[in-house]
Amino acid sequence: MLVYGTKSFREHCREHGIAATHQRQVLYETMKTMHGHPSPEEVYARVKKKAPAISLATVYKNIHLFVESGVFRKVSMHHGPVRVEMNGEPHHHMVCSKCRKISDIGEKELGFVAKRNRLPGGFLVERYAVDVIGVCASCQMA
Amino acid sequence: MLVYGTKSFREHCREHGIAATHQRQVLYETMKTMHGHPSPEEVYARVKKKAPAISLATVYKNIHLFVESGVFRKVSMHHGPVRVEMNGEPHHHMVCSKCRKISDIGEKELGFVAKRNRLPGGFLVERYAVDVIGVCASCQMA
DNA sequence: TTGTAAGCGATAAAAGTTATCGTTTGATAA
DNA sequence: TTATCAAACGATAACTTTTATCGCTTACAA
Ligand SMILES: [Mn+2]
Ligand SMILES: [Mn+2]
Ligand SMILES: [Zn+2]
Ligand SMILES: [Zn+2]
Repeated sequence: MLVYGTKSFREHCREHGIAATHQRQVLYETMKTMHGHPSPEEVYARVKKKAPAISLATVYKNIHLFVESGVFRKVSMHHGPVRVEMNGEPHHHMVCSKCRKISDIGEKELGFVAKRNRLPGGFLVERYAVDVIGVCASCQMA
Repeated sequence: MLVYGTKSFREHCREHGIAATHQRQVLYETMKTMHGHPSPEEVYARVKKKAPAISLATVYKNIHLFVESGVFRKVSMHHGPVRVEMNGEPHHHMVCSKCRKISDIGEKELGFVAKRNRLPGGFLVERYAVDVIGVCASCQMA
C-alpha cells in the first residue's frame, strides 16, 4: 500500500489531480488509524470527532476516491445486493474488476489446494471461497 | 448440494418443518433452472412469469430460507454494506459464518499459493482473494 | 371438516448509497 | 495579495435494496 505522512498528503493529491482539502486530509488521517474492516458509517462516526461538520456524502465520495487511487481497499468485490447461486458443485469464482462479471471455476482449473483445517486464533474451517480478481476476456479486448 | 425432484420437495419441507406452499415450490423450481449468480430482483422477475401474484417479500423470505437450509447458496459472505480496510499488506480473510466477524490472515499462515496467471476463458489474473469460511473461537465456545 | 399457526401479498419503514444543487474553498495566475 | 473559477463541500432529496408490519389466506393435522 502507499504510505505517506501528513506532509506528503499534498503531493499525493497533486499526483492524482485532486484538491488537498481539509476534510479530505482529516478523513485520510482518521482512516489510517482505523483497524479492521469498517463501514462508511463507522468511518463517518469516527471522523466527525475531528471534523464535526463533515457530511456523510463527503465521506462516501472520498472513500470512493481513496479506493480508486489505491490508497485503501474494499474488503471484497461482492458488496451490494445479494447474489444467490444454484450451482451446488464446490467451486470458486473469477470476478472481473472492470465489469464485475462473476464466472465459476472449479478447484482443478484453479490449481488451489486447501490445506489447513485449523487456523490462527482457533478458527475452525468450514470451507474456502476463492475469488480470482482480474480482467475477463471481453474487457481485455475493449 | 441437495437435489430433489418435484415429488420430494414436500419431504424436504417436512424435514425442515416448513409448509409446502404453492409459492415456495414454484420459486424453488424456478431457481433450480437459473444459472449464474442472480439477485433477488432477477429471481423475482423470473418467478413472476409462473406465479404472477407472488410478492417480492415472499421471494426474499424464501431465498433466506433456502440458503439457511442449504438448498442454495449465497455467492459471498460480503454482500451488504461496503467495508474498507487500511491494512495494505497482501492478506486474506477468515469470515465467521455465525457472527460474520472478519479477521485478517497472511498467505503464510493460510498455506495458500496462487499458481496460475491465466485461467479458462482467457481471464487475466490480478490477484487472489481467499475467504476462509468457518467458525471463530468465541462462536465455538457459545 | 374445522381450528389454528404459518405463510402470503401489499406496502410502509429502514438501511445504505448516490444525485442534486447552492455555497464555500483551494489552486492558479495576475 | 487578491481575483477568479473549477472543484469540493454540506444539506438533503432521491433511489436502491432489504426488512418489518399487518390483515387475509392457506396448509396441515386433529
Ligand atoms: Mn458460482
Ligand atoms: Mn483485511
Ligand atoms: Zn469484464
Ligand atoms: Zn463468530
